Amino acid sequence: MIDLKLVQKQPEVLAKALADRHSDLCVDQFLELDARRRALLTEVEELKSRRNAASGEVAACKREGRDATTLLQELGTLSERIKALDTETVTAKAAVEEWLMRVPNLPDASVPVGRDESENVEIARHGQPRVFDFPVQEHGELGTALGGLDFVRAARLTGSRFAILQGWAARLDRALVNFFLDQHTRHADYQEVCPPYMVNRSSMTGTGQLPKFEEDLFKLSDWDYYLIPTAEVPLTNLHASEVLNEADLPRGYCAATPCFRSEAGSAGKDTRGLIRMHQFTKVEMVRFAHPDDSFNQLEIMTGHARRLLELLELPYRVITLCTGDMGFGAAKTYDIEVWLPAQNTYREISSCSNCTDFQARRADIRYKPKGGKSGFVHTLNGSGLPTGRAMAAILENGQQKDGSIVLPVALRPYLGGLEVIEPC
RNA sequence: GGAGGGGUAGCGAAGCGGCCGUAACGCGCUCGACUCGAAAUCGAGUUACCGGUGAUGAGCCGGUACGUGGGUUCGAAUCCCACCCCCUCCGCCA
Repeated sequence: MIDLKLVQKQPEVLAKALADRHSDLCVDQFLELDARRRALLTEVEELKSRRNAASGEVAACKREGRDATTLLQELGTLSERIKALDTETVTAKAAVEEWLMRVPNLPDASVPVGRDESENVEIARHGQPRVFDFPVQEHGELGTALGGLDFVRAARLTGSRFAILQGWAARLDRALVNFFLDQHTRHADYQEVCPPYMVNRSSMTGTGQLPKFEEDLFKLSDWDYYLIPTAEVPLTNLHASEVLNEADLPRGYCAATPCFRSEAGSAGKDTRGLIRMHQFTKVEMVRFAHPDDSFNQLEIMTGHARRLLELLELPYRVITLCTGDMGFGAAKTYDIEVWLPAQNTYREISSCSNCTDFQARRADIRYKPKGGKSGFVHTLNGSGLPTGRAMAAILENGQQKDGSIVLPVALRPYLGGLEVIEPC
């Protein structure tokens, strides 16, 4: 949620941000809603002030044994008017809140303004895409031929956009999880967490999935619980309604969890392979930062994700998402894209965002400086990394003419020293 | 699922219809005194949010908040109802 004060005091700033994001929300319309809310509040508060004063008098009368009949009659009417006005005020407040909940975060000044993904800006590149002297195969074919992936049975078992990993693939998935978590906990400052994979409505609202993006989620039918689309949700909500000590910032958490996404609206996209699944495993990084430090922390966290790709010997590039392509809660996002030879292009494998105080305000996550006034922390999240897309990249980039896969050196200790995945 | 206990400021905890929400008491935190300095001790201060005013500051005025939502009442932390969460015991269970 953005700051109501900011909308009131500098509506033009929000209007510009909304225009940059190509949102159709109307600021002027909102200001009218808010003006109405404030007018009602002023009116009802004045009445309440009178009621409080008169109630005090009633108490005094009772104490001194005086008659309070006239006062009580007057108070009766007053209370009825207050009750009616209160109802209106609640409605007006709800309208304001509902609108605010649908407003995306303000893009940071450093974010390029643009319409869609075509206007994202590449800022770094690492590694050279390998030159192949044989026709490259895509990872789905490779993995299936090597006996590790089974999309046919998965479709029968459940449906489309599911995969079965077996044998070396199941083990590789587990190896990637362990490798990523070890890096984050041993070579960075993240604390490992195993959170619930279902969360309640309030948590989903806290991180911004609700109320706007309900159709992207899987919801349980008899419970008001949702399957998490990313560990960002439980990790960020870890400190919901809490006040952290300023000295505890920055603080990082990581978790490997399954992620569940309905992929509504992406019918026909990435229908082959592991790129777009209803269920996938991802290691997520979340950081809580001091507002003055959060953009620095974004660079640090993006570095953590990049390092994983470097250790896996995978070529990648980093892009800054433009205003039109950025997610709802982000003020700034770096996408890391890994080279996929079969698609002859870079594909997103990690998204690292600074959500500034947007989620913190929704989830009520504050920090308190020693002796100072508390404020909202800044929250950051980044993938580090999803195992499915990582596996896809490893298979495609490591493929040999005979269909075998040479594994990255850093991963071999996690696979009992295995160097090459051979055809069965 | 059954029985009981509980949810009050950063934390612990008292209050159980108006004199108790700038919320007793304790801890913590801030400032001061004592001290060469520190500890100990002593003193003072320290809830959040919303509205009005003001400069998006300070201050002042007002309102709201005792798990959440309703109800009773002129008035609710306090009484009633529903729900959520935590603890203890019983049942069931990987």
